[in-house]
Amino acid sequence: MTLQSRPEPADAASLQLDAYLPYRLSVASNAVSRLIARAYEDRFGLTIPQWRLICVLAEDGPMNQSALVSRTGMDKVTVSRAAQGLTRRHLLERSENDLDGRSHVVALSLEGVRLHAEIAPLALAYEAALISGLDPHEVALLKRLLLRLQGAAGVLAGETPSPSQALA
Amino acid sequence: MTLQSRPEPADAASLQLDAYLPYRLSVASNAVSRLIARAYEDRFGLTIPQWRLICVLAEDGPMNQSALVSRTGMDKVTVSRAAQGLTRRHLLERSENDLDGRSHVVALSLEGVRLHAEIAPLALAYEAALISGLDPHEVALLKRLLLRLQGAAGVLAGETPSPSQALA
DNA sequence: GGTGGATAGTTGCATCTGATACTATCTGGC
DNA sequence: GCCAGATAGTATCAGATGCAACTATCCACC
Repeated sequence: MTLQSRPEPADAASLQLDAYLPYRLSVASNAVSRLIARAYEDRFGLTIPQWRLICVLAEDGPMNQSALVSRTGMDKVTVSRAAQGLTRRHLLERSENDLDGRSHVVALSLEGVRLHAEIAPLALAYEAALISGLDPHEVALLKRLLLRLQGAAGVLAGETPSPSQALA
Repeated sequence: MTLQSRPEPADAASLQLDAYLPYRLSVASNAVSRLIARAYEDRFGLTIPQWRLICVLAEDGPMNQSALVSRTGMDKVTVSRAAQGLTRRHLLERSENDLDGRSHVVALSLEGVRLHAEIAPLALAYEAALISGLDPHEVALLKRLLLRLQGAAGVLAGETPSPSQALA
């Protein structure tokens, strides 16, 4: 029980970590990310950012790094390092010469395409295993809610230094 | 599963990063965590692990570090460092003498209790801002689904090296 | 046609994180 | 009692991360 004889204030009492959404979100995400990251790392030597680049390039075709940044939401440093690692392994090809001398167009190499085709079913299998037993309806709602949360966090971080305005 | 059966695999085509649950989960969690972490860091000089320890100790009263580990799911190293930092700031008190000489009982100091009471409303305000506009029903479902995902990830990580068994 | 400011990308640095190894202590079987 | 193994916690090291500073290039405007 509590050390202090005095009970907690009502405000504090209504905060229960287990029911606190940011906590639940972080713990669930860490568990899933750790699982996925280990799978990609162990089997293919890929980091999560590297795998994301492969996915986006396989989906949308070649683009430069800043496009990858806005597409994935990752930091430009993260994208840069992931692209370097993939280029070193010849999974990416970078055409340096361009109509813009600053940017390089990044594209999957043939080997990169092959790797993506090999990993994609595994990725889908992991997702299927994670949501097995869930109503597809619920999964769709989950994804929608996650998008909402992400948007709300962005608004709160970018526009209001404190949540008081959003609460008003 | 069909790995290389087709040159242009339908499997790979059906993997869209934006609709991939682990991706959505990670992006949403990172956005929310960054928001919350910055708030605690800027205003109170607390890290997320430190804040979690404060919450748990305020909720459940004194305990030793291994209890904090199992309660929060964080690494024991993370807990150790968070406790050290909080002890240095006199927000925690550690009674070294115990019936078990290895463990120290960790408890919130009075100042720690005060800080918790001060931060808790802010934490709740952030949560309220994040879920504003959402049906409470949906929020409850979201938390339940997050728990399910966390559990499924734990099972997949701890018991099955590949998701194939869970798919069977 | 040169100059200021914006943009693409890299590097450096400081921090966080987690795995491993280590010390200290406890527990159970002999 | 004593030793093997388990447990609590800390220290050490490697890797990931993100911010800030930097270089190089492009664009707009005078």
